[in-house]
Amino acid sequence: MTENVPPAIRVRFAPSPTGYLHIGGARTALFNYLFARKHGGTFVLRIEDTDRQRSTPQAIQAIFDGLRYLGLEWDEGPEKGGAHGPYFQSERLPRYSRYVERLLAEGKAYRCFCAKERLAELRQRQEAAKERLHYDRLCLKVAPAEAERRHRGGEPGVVRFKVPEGQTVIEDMIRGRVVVEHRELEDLIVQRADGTCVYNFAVVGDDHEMEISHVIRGEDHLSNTPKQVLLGQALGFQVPRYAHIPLILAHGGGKLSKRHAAVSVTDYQRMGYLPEAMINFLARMGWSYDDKQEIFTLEELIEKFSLEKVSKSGAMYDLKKLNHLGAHYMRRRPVGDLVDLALPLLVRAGFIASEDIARERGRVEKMMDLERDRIEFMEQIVERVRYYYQEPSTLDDGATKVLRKKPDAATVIERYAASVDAAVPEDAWRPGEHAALDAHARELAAKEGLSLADLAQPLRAILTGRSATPGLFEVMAILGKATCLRRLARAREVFARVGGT
RNA sequence: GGCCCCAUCGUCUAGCCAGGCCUAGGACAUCGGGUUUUCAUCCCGGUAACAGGGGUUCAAAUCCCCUUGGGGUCACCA
Repeated sequence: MTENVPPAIRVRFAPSPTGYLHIGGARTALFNYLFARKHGGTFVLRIEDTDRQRSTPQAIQAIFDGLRYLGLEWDEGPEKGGAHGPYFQSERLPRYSRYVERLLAEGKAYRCFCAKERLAELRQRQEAAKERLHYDRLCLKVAPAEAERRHRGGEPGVVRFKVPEGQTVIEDMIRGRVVVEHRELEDLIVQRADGTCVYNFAVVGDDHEMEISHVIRGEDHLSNTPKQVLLGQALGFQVPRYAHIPLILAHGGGKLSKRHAAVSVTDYQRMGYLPEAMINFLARMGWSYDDKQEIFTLEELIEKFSLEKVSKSGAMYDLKKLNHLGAHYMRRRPVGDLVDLALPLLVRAGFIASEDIARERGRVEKMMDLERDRIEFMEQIVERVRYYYQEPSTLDDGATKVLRKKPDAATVIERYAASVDAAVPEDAWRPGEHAALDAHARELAAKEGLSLADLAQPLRAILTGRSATPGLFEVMAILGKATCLRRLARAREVFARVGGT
């Protein structure tokens, strides 16, 4: 019976820590995560830091932070451990020399002593002759014993894999059958002159030793795949199944880079995009479920994800869609969560002193309640609530227009100020308590023969400096009686300044 | 340039594998309208696509070929 037990599903996300966690990388991580969770498998994180020049600790940290922000916790990997460590490729490198030895001993690889200059020259020649850019196998002529002797004698050289004749067929889970003729491949270097192994070799070893069952990665790796399959076969490894997901393209087409938009997950985290919005957005780039559902929680994605539904063509990055999702989830989160997210930003903006956080919480919650369906990511909250903390020193265009347009708005406001002061008691100005303000304004407008808009719009302009805010009376209730009356008392000045009457 | 991958509204896509149910569906964006103290939400409606050409078939968005277009990749980088 035991032979019927299907092999465990193990996938990995294997970023190289150069720079930041790219949005495309995050999506690759998501697809791996989803696939693992869906099938009860294991999601492994492996850091491919073999490029010592370009790898940085900050970049490694950015990967951890980015994945955690998105909620894609790995089952095995750095800071987590597991039975297949170490999870930094740099720490794994030494263990591959025995594989190199094996290839050498079996005649599947050979030492190459060609100088870089010769290689460059060769390449130039081939380019000029419009030939395939391939190593010419000069060192294949060196007898193995002779090569060993020279190697032991200290002559610098690399080890090349001898690509056999024939073709390799990849049954890609997304792309279907991909056939590559071996003559298109050159004898790739597997071990450098300094004794370290090259990426294409290291992955094969790592994936094998980590018992990776499915390799889900970007399409840019598709051309690496035949090399890795060949290497794996030469070593007698069980080769994993492959799934190459389409790339994310920049808006006008072409590779997405920092020129086009923020491409680092860290940036989006900083801007305060809700992770569930990010996840939903990422998932829908290149994957779809049916013709009905666009909104998915992580849990639903786990349930509904499948590689067959990943599309083959590249997806263009569309910030507007992200923003739409951002706004969508903003309306769904418990307001308390939103307050937690907003508070630090308000402190940083200087609106709230850090020691006042606890005291201000209730008021911020009311603001958040009003603003939540007007923002797409949390950083936008700062500008939206500025007028609660700072007297509006300038008016936006809309507000200016309102004040200029209404002929006797200034006197209306003065009458309103006196009236509201007398008619609406202090305790009807608390956050959330705006019914009395509302009723009073309607009454006054009726008495003056004005529409509510005639009264409310100039009021809003004076009170907030804006022509667009949440419901005026809700806003006023949060602002408080004293602040409102103070701002209204200066209405004349403001009118004079903008040229209204 | 060689090789590989891809091709439905502006964008993400459903439909294609198992050809008729497609006068091609949804979402974002956009444009109108409604609700509203403004904005946003919400609701209603509109514009908008099978890249082109050949086949196969009674029938093709769906299958095949070519062209065109786009992307990727060709390192002692990962």
